Amino acid sequence: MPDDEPKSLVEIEKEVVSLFADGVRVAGLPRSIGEIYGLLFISREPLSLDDLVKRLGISKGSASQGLKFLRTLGAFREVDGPDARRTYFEADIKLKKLVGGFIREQLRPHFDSGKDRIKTLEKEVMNEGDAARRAFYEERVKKLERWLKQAKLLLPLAQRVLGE
Amino acid sequence: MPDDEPKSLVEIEKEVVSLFADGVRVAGLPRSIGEIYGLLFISREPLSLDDLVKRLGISKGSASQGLKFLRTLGAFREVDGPDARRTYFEADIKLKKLVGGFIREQLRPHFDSGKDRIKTLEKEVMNEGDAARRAFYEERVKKLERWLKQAKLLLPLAQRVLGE
DNA sequence: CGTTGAGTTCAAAAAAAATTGAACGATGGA
DNA sequence: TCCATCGTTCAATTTTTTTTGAACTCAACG
Repeated sequence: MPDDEPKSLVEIEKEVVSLFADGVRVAGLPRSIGEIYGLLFISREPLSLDDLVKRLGISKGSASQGLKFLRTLGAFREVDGPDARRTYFEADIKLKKLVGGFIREQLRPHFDSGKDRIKTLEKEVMNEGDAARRAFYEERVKKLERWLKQAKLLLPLAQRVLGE
Repeated sequence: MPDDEPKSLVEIEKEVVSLFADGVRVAGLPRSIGEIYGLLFISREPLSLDDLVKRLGISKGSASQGLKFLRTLGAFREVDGPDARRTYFEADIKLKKLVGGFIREQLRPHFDSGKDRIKTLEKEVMNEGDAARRAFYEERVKKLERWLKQAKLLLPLAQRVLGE
């Protein structure tokens, strides 16, 4: 059985995988997710789950979970490959798409819950007996609302700037 | 000794502290940092390190380290307070400043190291013998460079949008 | 000077997050 | 229908991150 499926990464692959592994940490994502995307990014041929496991030296569970997450972002396509039985993955390399997915799946939910919590806060503030203190709270809550609004404004802008 | 320094947080304070604690997690920062900034944000009076320890129920070490980090961002001012012996902290509530600090201290360094690593990658690619493969690598590395450039472009833009 | 106490540091402990791997469901081929 | 195996799930484990607390430095004050 000739070994036409390389097991270990070549130097360039290693560097790209490690670059992405570190890169995704900025976004608070686990290393393995960066590794998986990184290897897909630098691979000419689509890879199967098993390829990822063997070449990155991670467990099947990790690979499966990592792909599950990357799937929600729309970070890859599923394509046909040598073995009809397996699913093969090919990186989607449009930054706009990645960022869009990240915003939609990670940032928006946080923002939405933030909005609710500020709403709750507003009601709570009305119960403050001391007028001066209430005024102070009101001002701060207003500030929070403004912050959230500005942050939300930034999202579509980010998508535009990062869109090729 | 009358207890004119409240020990525990009132409801509104609790909610704001918890909101910030969760909020900073999006940026990959530890909970305690959000708690500290949150309490400063919602406090009319400046607070000492000891106030933070008592009212948030965290250790002196945590409070000191959290302040150390927030200081690099420029997230608060040091002001005089009741006890001449202590340092008192007052939140700086300009989003522009916070975001600016975060970009400068957290994002920029990552970007800079990223740039270096891509440079290394470029050199590495030149050693690839197979022409077709080299062409593929070159294209991908180009893509990485473009991504980094676009991301960098976004930073000053973010500062402007978030600036009041 | 010596004492007091504010604030920092850092090794150890605790908590949180990520990874593993075995068990499982599902699907296609024989 | 049964088998083989792909891919998922999740409890247990490992790793990483965060927090703690005791030892320390330093500055102010008597």
